[in-house]
Amino acid sequence: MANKINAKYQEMAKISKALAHPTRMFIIDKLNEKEHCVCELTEMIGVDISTVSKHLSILKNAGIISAEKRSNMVYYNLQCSCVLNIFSCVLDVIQSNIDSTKEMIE
Amino acid sequence: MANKINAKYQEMAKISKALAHPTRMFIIDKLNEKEHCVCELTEMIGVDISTVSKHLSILKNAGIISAEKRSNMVYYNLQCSCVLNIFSCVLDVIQSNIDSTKEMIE
DNA sequence: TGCCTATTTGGCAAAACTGCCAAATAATGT
DNA sequence: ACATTATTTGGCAGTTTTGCCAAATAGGCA
Repeated sequence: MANKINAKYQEMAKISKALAHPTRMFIIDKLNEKEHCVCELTEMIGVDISTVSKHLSILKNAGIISAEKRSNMVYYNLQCSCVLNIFSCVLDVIQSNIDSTKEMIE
Repeated sequence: MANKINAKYQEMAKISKALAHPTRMFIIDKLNEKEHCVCELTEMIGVDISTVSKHLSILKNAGIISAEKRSNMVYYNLQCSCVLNIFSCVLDVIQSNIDSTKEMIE
């Protein structure tokens, strides 16, 4: 075990890994507007409900979203608005990439 | 193909995926201080140089870092400081998770 | 040219991730 | 208790990621 990467980076990668899927990015974007149950998200996304449930559990596990059971439905919310900052920072990086590409062409 | 997730989320996930590894998070943190060649990073990380090279190519491919060849070494730099914002946002999420856990215990 | 150092690439096996189906669990209403 | 609806869990096959080794590539220097 020669690897010297410490717990800090492990933890950071865990958060990033939780975001590293288009469906999960979509879910975060939707939960930003308002809470949603698994059913609603499944309808929007168009994959099997079990798949959506698993994506939600990954996000919950990373501490990014929280679940609240009401009646027989489970409503999900962003746990902390700070995730949205990551969201917009990622968009900044994408914009910066577009700018770099433009520069190269010109 | 019932999946309705669009290109925007694909692109965002791509960036996040590039960050989703402890070694790559470490590399970004180091490149923030100053540029480094593959050799130096390999020394710091403690894995095979080919592994480090592949991590670097993943980050480069995502437009997060840039490479400059000087003599027979390749020096890597952050392509855009905006990645650092993601970095600190991720740390915020971690801190928020810690706070939530604390609250739960009390 | 030949040698040395730095880096990248190809290939492979092990591990992790993804998405489906089926089954289990939970709450509600009959 | 039974049926219905919402959600989670287990399992499985297909795909992707990871990290090592070995080989290829590239630059500097004798």
